[in-house]
Amino acid sequence: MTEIQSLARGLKILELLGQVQEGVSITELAARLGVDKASASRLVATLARYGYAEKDEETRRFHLGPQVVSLSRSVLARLPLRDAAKPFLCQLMESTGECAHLAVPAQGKVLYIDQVESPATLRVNAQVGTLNPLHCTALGKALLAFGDLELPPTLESFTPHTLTDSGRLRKNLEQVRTQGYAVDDEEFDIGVRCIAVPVFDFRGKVVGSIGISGPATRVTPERLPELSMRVVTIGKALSERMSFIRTESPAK
Amino acid sequence: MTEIQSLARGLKILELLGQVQEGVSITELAARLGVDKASASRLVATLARYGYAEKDEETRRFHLGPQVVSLSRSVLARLPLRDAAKPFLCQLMESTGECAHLAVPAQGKVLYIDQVESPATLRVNAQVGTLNPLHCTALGKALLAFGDLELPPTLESFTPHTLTDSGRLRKNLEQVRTQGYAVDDEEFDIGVRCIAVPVFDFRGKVVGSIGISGPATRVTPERLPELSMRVVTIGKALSERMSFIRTESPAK
DNA sequence: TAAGTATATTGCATATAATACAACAATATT
DNA sequence: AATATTGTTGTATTATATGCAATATACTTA
Repeated sequence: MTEIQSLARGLKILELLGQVQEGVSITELAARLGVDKASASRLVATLARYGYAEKDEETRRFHLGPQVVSLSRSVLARLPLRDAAKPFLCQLMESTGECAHLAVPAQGKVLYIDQVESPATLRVNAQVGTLNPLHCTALGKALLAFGDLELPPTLESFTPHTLTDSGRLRKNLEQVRTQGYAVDDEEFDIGVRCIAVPVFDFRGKVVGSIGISGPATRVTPERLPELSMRVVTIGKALSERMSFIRTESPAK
Repeated sequence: MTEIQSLARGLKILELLGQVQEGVSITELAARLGVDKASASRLVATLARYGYAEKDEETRRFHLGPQVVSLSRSVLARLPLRDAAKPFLCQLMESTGECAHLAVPAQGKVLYIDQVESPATLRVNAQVGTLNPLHCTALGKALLAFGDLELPPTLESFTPHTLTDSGRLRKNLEQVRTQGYAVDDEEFDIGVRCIAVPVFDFRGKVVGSIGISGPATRVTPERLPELSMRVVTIGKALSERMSFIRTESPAK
């Protein structure tokens, strides 16, 4: 397969700029990509010309530009799931008191596309646009258990509770399927427990997942049955709602 | 200035994909860019490989991919203005009952970076990522009046109320400066009035604008003094707050 | 169902455009 | 102020992107 080199390099620069909040200098960019300073300079200048990158004149470093925010609006606006899920997200937050999140599979990860914050001072928040691993998040495991995604080849460890053995993960997913919901028991962030369920579209295909995240002190093992019941109920209602929305371009 | 052609073409494709919600076919893409189908195919394949585009197998058309949403999170997270403004946005919505918006200048336009929705059934909403013209929006005119932006060369007309004459716009901006707030009197959308004020950073530089939008039936000329007073007060408080945040990379 | 049409992908030769190197310019640092 | 570091511009070379043609795939119509 043919890949346009200079375009690919530009996209890699965008990814880099996204990772480094403080901005990246031309020389760093060149080093990371393994290209000459001159090339890096011209590539990033092109990105800047179209608004995808921005030069901070103070530090002479480059950031991501506002154009990507504008583009992201287009992506989110296209997802029928997002509009349909909003009221269910609010319900979920209100009935559990924890932050509610909506996610879709993207790039072998789980992408958060909407969120309703809890009013609690101690709360677990994830901004729209967050890209987390599949194997150690409740939203991700709900997708894995009920969708047709393939397991990630390597299971990176984030906490002592992360399932890094594919056998054990597979067993856990089996359990998710039987009980109908997925739990992240401090597998990604210490002190955070999450519960999530899959969302199906009109053809019964998994198009996303919905769930809650809270501090482990509030989302205790004792409360899991009660909380998961609420998540399951609202998740079912959302899937029910989605079954009436039929589109030729599924929110895959 | 040297521009990397194939990268620029890729970025133009992204812009196109963002504009056409239904997706774009290879041939359309090729025609729009003035390149061969083969090139268009390879360019968009590269975009897809990195998650910036997505092929809808049903319609064989391409959409924007989820990667841009992930990138946008990085952009928004970097803006100190956004975090600082959140409580003020909520206040604004609560004290006026209308949707409150926060914006920054971007690409010669005004980019909405945050929003708090009003609970009213009839409300004026603008999603994060929306990119509107400067000359016919309250948020835009607040930026123009107090910032160092240059006037757009052409003043496109959207409604009969749009100021399309640069002389009259200049006069209007003068008025904005004296009264301290900008009004969009159905200049962009018929039936919608907005009020906005600039936000200054610690060095007194305009870094954004904040305001409300509501149906013209509720935001009546009679209520303008009262509403604008509220916007001005909260805007001043936000600028006050911003004066304590000093950063080498201003949210320009 | 089959033939035809439109659309997308792949192979390949050519020429353009991206690249690296070097020189220069602009900042930052000491 | 002098030096070191970083970014930009000019230019020759070669790699790479491109267009054309051919093939493959999907969609339409008879």
